[in-house]
Amino acid sequence: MNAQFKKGVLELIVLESVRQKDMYGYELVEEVSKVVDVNEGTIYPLLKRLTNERYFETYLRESTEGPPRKYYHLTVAGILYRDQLEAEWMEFADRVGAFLKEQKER
Amino acid sequence: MNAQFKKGVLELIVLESVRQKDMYGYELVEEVSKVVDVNEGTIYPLLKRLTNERYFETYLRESTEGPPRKYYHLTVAGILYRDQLEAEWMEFADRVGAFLKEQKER
DNA sequence: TATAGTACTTGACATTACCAAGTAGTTGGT
DNA sequence: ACCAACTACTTGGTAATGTCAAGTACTATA
Repeated sequence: MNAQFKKGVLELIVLESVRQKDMYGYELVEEVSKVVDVNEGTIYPLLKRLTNERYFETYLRESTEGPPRKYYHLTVAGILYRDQLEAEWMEFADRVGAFLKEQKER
Repeated sequence: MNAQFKKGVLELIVLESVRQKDMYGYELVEEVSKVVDVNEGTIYPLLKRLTNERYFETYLRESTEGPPRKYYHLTVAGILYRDQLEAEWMEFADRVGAFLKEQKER
């Protein structure tokens, strides 16, 4: 898969995943991987960035299956940002799709 | 518009534009701008890169409206690459779209 | 106690888009 | 003849984000 396509979109996928329910990093890697290939070294820095930007709050919970998990919870600002990002993505994808379709019809 | 979304997609838009007919850089900037915001400093280096990779061949033609224009023509390799890139984009956009839709239905 | 699976972190790197500035040819008005 | 505006291309520095690789550490299980 073209690695460049992911730029910016991973952020939306992560935000949308966490919107459904609080998740921890490792879980997110697996969840996001169902949609697009991604590895830990991409997700963890992204989570840190989104947390620094106050779109996520975090808390720790112990696990019976390994070390404690850091859970991410979407803030109000995060919800707004997610909504905006989704709208932008939709518009962008639509525009590109329409362009490709239009060219094809020539 | 989220600048990150464009990564990789501009390449597809440029390839697809030139597939229709040979075009010169300045013309492409205007053509691509109809689909997504973009400026010269993005398009010209992209054209150079795609030419280095043998997806484009170039030739010069004089213009009555300014300096000579460097036209870009898609090579056979360019056509194949374009086809592949389009397929990858379609798949990617579909996957993301399906994910967002699925989440929404929960 | 060794191994596998879970969980997170970090640093060096690659790619690609943006911004700004510069060079240069052509046309049209004064 | 000169200047402004438009056409056309180039380049250098920067920003943003994803990849790779390696490392740390906890838990369960054979």
